[in-house]
Amino acid sequence: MKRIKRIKGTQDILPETSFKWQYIENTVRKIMVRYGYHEIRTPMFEMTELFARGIGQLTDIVSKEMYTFTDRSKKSITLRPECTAPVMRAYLENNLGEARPVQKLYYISPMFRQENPQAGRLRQFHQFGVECIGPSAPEADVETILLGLDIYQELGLTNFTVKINSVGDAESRINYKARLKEFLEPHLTRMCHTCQERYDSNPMRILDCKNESCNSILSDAPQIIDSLTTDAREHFNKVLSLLDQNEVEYQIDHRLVRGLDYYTFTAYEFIGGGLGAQNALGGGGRYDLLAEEIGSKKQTCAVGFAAGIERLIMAMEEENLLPQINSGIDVFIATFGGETQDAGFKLARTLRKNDISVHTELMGRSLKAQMREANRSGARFALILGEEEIKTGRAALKDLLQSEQKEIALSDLVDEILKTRE
RNA sequence: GUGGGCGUAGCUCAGGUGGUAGAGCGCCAGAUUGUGGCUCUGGUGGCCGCGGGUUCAAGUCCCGUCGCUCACCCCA
Repeated sequence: MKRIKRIKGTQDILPETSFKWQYIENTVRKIMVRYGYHEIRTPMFEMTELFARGIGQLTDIVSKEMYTFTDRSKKSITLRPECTAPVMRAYLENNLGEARPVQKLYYISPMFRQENPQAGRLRQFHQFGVECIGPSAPEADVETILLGLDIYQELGLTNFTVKINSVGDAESRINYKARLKEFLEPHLTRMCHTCQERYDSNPMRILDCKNESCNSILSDAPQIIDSLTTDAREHFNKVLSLLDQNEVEYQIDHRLVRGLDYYTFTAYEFIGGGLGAQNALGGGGRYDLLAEEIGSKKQTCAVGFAAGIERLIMAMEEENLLPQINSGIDVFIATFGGETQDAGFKLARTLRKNDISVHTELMGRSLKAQMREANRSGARFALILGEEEIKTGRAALKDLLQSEQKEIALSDLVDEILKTRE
């Protein structure tokens, strides 16, 4: 029989790695609380239509990367490729906007995209992200950026930059698309295939192209900043001004348009160093049009970002910022089988009820092997419990760190172990 | 979807020109008959990804296939 293997692009997160994940997740939650964000958990799958309409039919995600299947009732279901549309759906469905005008929500959860895996790209990957729903003010945009920066800083990351741009409101974009197309038209024959198609379907995405010949043409292309309406211009200026006031270093990137259809006004990315070809740690922006795309009657302003945890781990590994696993074991109880084993087993339970972490022998091995196991488990102490010890109520407690051993009354054990915690 | 690289012990990897497998680490045991880490000694462990072909003989050559990995498109 052939061994069954995991699905391409998925990962088993083993104990020494899950420890690192916990460290990151704890830090993320801590900073979220500081900024007044609350966790929201939405289902792992949604109606396909949510993403088709919310993210945009022409985006790469929807057109070729979604895990879509038909369930037994013939509904088209999709494993979520991102979480902004689901959060907005939940916000609308639960009338959170009626409860209060500002909802600040965050999530930490797996996403799914059927792409060919490579460094920093998986089919099941994990993101943390925030959605600030309600406010149209540029302060909200900046707050999300600062929040992201604080998480990276708290984790000790230094090798990264912030890129920012404005893609304007609907009117700005109509203006800009016209100017861009006018500029590109004479060069069209020299551009790559996809860009020629984008010229009609979604010209702003051409700015994303990394093809060399397209690139050289684009260096002289008009910039969207010059096509912004007064509102959009003012919004962007205020965002930049707030970033300056808060001493955030950033780069304006006129070619930053981002892949998803729902962005308006501010678009930004956190770019990491030393990550290989996939160097975006996270990205986000404002998306005032999304709510209406998925069926809301009134406009709902919102801004947020999503950040990849696998890429964050890669970046942190690069800078050696991740903690080593700490077993947290206080004591290993070594016994000699038979009655001593039963007594040790019961003692373990008593200690555990007293908030002490205990490891016991489950293989019936020799004392020597048990001591080796105790050492390997990372336990601070080993308690050696034989027949004599059970009779006298006193046992040998060995401090594995100091390599010192003393005899101790079993009744004093809890206090003795807790003492070393301080 | 496309292209490159790689599949040999639990892990990392050696194995000119074909002669049916090795190291380091790990694991187990002993030196120390009730004491870990260090040291020494010994041991366990492999349909050499899978299928076919060439050959007296294939880990090695040829064909196919699957898997992993990096990259392109794009994204986290």
